[in-house]
Amino acid sequence: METRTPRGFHDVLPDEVRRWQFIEDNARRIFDLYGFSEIRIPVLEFTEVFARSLGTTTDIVEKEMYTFTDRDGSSITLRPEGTAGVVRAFVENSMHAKSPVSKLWYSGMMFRHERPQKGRYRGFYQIGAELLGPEDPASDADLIAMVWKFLESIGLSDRLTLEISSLGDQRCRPQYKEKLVAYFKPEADRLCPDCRRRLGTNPLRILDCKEEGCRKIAAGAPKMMDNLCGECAAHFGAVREYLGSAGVPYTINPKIVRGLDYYTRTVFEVTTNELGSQNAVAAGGRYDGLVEELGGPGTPAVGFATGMERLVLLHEKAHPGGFRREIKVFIAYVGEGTETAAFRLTAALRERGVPAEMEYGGKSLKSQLKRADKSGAVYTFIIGEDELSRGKVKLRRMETSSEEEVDIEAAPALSF
RNA sequence: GUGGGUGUAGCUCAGACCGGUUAGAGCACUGGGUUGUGGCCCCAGAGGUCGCGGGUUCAAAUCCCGUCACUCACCCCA
Repeated sequence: METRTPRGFHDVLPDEVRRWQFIEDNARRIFDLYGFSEIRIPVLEFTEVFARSLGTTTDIVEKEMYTFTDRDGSSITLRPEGTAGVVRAFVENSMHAKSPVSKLWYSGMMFRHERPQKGRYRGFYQIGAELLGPEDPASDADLIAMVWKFLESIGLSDRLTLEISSLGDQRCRPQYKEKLVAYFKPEADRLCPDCRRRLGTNPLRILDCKEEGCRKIAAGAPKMMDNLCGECAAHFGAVREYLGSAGVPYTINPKIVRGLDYYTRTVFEVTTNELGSQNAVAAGGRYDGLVEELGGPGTPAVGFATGMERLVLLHEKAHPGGFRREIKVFIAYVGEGTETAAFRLTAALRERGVPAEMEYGGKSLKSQLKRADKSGAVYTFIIGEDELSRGKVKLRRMETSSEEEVDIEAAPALSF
């Protein structure tokens, strides 16, 4: 048998998990502060849910989904992102009827069949949030502010850049796209092969090309920002104002392109230059048409998602060390009948809420103390035959090596 | 899907260009130095299909071919 994970999947080992928990704890705390509730949804959906949501011509749907046929013949897909499933749950449970605004967050593993590289996996964790109901620009700004607060809370904001833009809506975006294609068409043979392809599939991406030649041509291209319809322009202006008043530092990047079809109006990205080429740690935007697309009542919404592995990678660079599990008290024992006493003392300590760990099997006292040391214990109880016969145990303070005898009955009640 | 780099002990890596005894180091682990006392130090020990398969050769970790994996980048994205 193959004793390894499939390509692109990875284990998160205990030492690392502490850091994950730190990030997750802060996410939970900040989201709660902003009035978001957690929702838990399946890791798989009918394929249709993703195909309709993300757009049938997007890379994710075309070539990156883990899709299989269920026993009854239906097509099932492991979720490549979180929004589609949350919106499906929103519609299926008629959440619109329960409240004019739903604030939901989720976390869990997503699946995309991509070629792995630094910060990019086939099975990866995302934390995300969706704010459904309001169309008001204050909701865009509130969500973005929450993302920023979260990143601040884990000590990363000084290494991150927040960029925002507007993609327009059903009215102005198609017009802009045409304008863009009309601009690039005559230059097609001077574009790189990728961009010639993009001209047909996703002309907005040409603006983002890294090729020098394409960048020169793109520099003179019409900008979405200048082609927003009146309502979209007003919306974007208001979002900026709210962000400013919330003290969220952002820059405008008109070249932001999203890979999913459902985005409208506000889009944003949080990036770093410390993670190689996978530089986006969080991204999101408004998707006013998606709820209706999935069969619900017309409901505007904004949302975002962040990649846990990327956050963890960055957090490791920013704040190395400091996430080891530590036990408060270690219980060592040596001699006849001491193991039972150790077992009871350990249990009694835990009963009082003191994190305690005991030796199993009784090696030399030396090796027990070594283990105590490694466990990070502040105190070690040493139970020896002599002391035990007098109803005593030794309490060793690890840092100073000082020891004193205490009554074994009173030991669990000491203040640690 | 396309390109580059790398696979030697649990981890980080020497050894490879120039084939030649039992393949090394540091860290980690175990035991001892201390018949019941951690960290520092000293001594000892355990741990390896040199990714896998084939080829060349008297002889391959080392040279050749293939293959797999990992990794970085492109594409795309969190």
